[in-house]
Parts: sequence; structure tokens; C-alpha cells
Amino acid sequence: MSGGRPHAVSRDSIAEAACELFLEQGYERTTVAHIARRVGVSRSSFFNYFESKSEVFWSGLDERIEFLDGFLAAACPSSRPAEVVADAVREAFSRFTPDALALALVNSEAMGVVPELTQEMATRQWRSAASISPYLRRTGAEALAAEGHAAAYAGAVVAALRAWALAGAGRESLDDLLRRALGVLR
Amino acid sequence: MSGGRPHAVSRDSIAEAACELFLEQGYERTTVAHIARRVGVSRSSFFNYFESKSEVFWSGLDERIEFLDGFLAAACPSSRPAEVVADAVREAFSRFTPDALALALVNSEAMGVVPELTQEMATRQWRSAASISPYLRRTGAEALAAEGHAAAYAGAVVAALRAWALAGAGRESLDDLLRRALGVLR
DNA sequence: CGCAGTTTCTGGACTGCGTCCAACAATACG
DNA sequence: CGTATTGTTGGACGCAGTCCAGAAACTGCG
Repeated sequence: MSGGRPHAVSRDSIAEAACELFLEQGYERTTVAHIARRVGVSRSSFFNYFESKSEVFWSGLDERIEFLDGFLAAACPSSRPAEVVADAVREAFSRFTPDALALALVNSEAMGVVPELTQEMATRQWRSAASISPYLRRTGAEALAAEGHAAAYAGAVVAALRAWALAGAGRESLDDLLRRALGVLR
Repeated sequence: MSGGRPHAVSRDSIAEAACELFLEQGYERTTVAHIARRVGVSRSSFFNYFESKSEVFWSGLDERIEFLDGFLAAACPSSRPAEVVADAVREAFSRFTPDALALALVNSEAMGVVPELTQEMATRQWRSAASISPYLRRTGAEALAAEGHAAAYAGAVVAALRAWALAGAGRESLDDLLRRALGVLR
């Protein structure tokens, strides 16, 4: 059951090598082949670890969003939906650790990843909203209202995340920023 | 000054042919070469009219968002920012006509364009928020609050747009939907 | 030790998007 | 008719992402 050829490298080591190259020569000019060669593995193998070049940045965040989605799907409708959502978000991000994404947010210009980053970040914000909106609907909100409010929460989360990364992940508490960003939507 | 070879086809005719093909065989299975051949032009020429395959859907909306951006950039800070934003949005979308995007929203499953559409729509929502947020900041709002509220407005706009397209563009007034979606964010 | 089963690695072929460019075609103007 | 301008064309190119068959590394068993 537990046999098979062992992994030659780890996801993390690939992500690390990729970030090095992005910093050295920029995102666009770095090919998947470059990354693979630097970490000592074939191009094919890169795609065994990551679905795409850009996914290097997003594993950590996607995991947290998936957690949020499951959490809210299982949550009971409350008369105070704002608090449930805020708690869910803070719970989901309580174990978010600085990773490639934080590095990319800080060095976005040096890496030349601004367009890539906004595009992908927008997608994650959308996905967060898509997790929040159904919960709001279950509390009785109307469709347009649910989507608008969900977008607000998702936007607040992303704003907090950016502020946190830009302040130098760890120097400021992500939980505090989330609380502030969500609290301001009263 | 006004000489030169005339255009062989129009942007609209290309978009039309593209939508036909997307409906017939799906977005993924339709190549740029297909579209070009159908409309009787070379693949190279397609890229003279559109920057990318997906841009076929987005010209109209992008134009409206750009208008919104300019409008808000020129707007004076008000003590009632919500109303200014709402007016700007309604003004920007007052001339939005049903186009390839509305068709794609309605037939998203048939076209197999759901992932593409969510990704790109998320990017537009982000861009709308990025146009609104600076205005809110100029009215004195704090950074996190401005981003959260801007995300809410942008989300409401996109929700209204989707609802409008799905109801069969024209059967319901976009302006009404926008007013409702924005009004609910009190 | 040899063998079967399992998992990963690898190289190569392939499709399709998007870019670039030099040559060519169609128009306006003088 | 020449010239400037603008659009079209085909071809070559680089790269992302997919697919696959075969080799490699490990486990457990006879």
C-alpha cells in the first residue's frame, strides 16, 4: 500500500526556487523549464506538483478559502449573520502562514507580477464571496443583497490580507486587520 | 491623413462569428483560427481586432468601466459618497447594450465558458472596485473601509449585471436592478 | 534474491495562444 | 502615376499546459 517511488523534491522547494527566479529575472521571463531545472527536476514533474505556473503563489490561500467554504456551508443560519461570517473568516485565516504569496505581494513590481497578481487575487476574492453569499441567502437575505454584502466581506478580507502582507507579514496581526476590516462594514 | 486600406470586416462581425462557434462547439474547442476562418480573415487579423480570444466578450463592459473610472476620478468629494457612486454607476451603465457578454452569461453552460467567465468577471469587478475606492478615500474614508465599501458597490454592480443578463437583457431594466442592488447596501 | 505491484519521474510529441515581422494589397492625396 | 498610409497575410517563434509510454525507485512477498 505504501510503496512507490519517493518524491524527488517537495512542493515548498519548488515554490522557493520559483520565487528566487521571479525575483532575479521577473515572472514573465521565467519559464516553467527554468524553475524545474533550478530545482533539479524535469519540466513534466513541475506539473505533478503544481497545476500551473501561477499556482505557486496560491496554494496556501486557496486552502484557507476552501476551509471557509466548508465552514460556512455547515454553519447554521443566525440572526446575526455578520458575526458568523466574521468568525468564520477569522477562524479560516487563523492558520494562514506567510508564503510565496506574501513575498509576491511585497515584491510585486520587482517580480513584474502586478497584472498576474490582480487577476488571480480578483478570482480568489470572487471565490470567497461565492462562499459567503449562499450562507447569507440561507439567513433570508434577498439575492442581490446577499451578493452585494458577500462582495463586501470578501473585499474586506482581501484588503486586510494585502495590508498585512505589505506591512511585512507578521509585523502586524492578521487577525486584528481582519477584525478591523470586517468591523468597518457596519 | 485618412487614407489607407479599409478594414475587411468589423469588430462586431468577428464577435458574432465567435459567439456562433462558441454556441456550436464550445469555447475551449473553438480556436482563434476557427473564428478567423469563419469570418473570412486571417488568424493574424483577428489579433488586430481583439487582444485575445476572451476579449471578444469584454469590450462593451470594459468601456463602461473605463467611463466609470474617469467619471469618479473627476467627481468632487461629497458628504454623501454612496449617492455619488450610485449615480456614477447608473450613468456609466445607462448606455450599456446587450452584446456578446450577455449572450455568454445566458448560455454559459452550453458554451462551456463558466470558468473563463467567472475569472474574467472577477477581474472586472476588481477593476470597478479599484475605480470606486480612490473616490471614497478622497471623501475621507480610511483605507480598509474604502476598499471594503468599494468591493461592496462593485459586487452589487456585477450582481445586477448578471441578474439583468440572465433575465434576458431588456426584459428587466438594468437601471432598476442597479438601483436596487446599490440601494440595499445601506 | 527475484518478482509483482505501486508510485513517481522523464523525455518527447502535440495543441493552441499570443507575439513579431517582413512582404503585400488597397485606399487617399497630390 | 507616384507616394504615404493603413490593413492584411503567412510564417516563424516561444511558452503554457496536456498526454503518454517507458524507465526508475521503492515496498512487500514468496
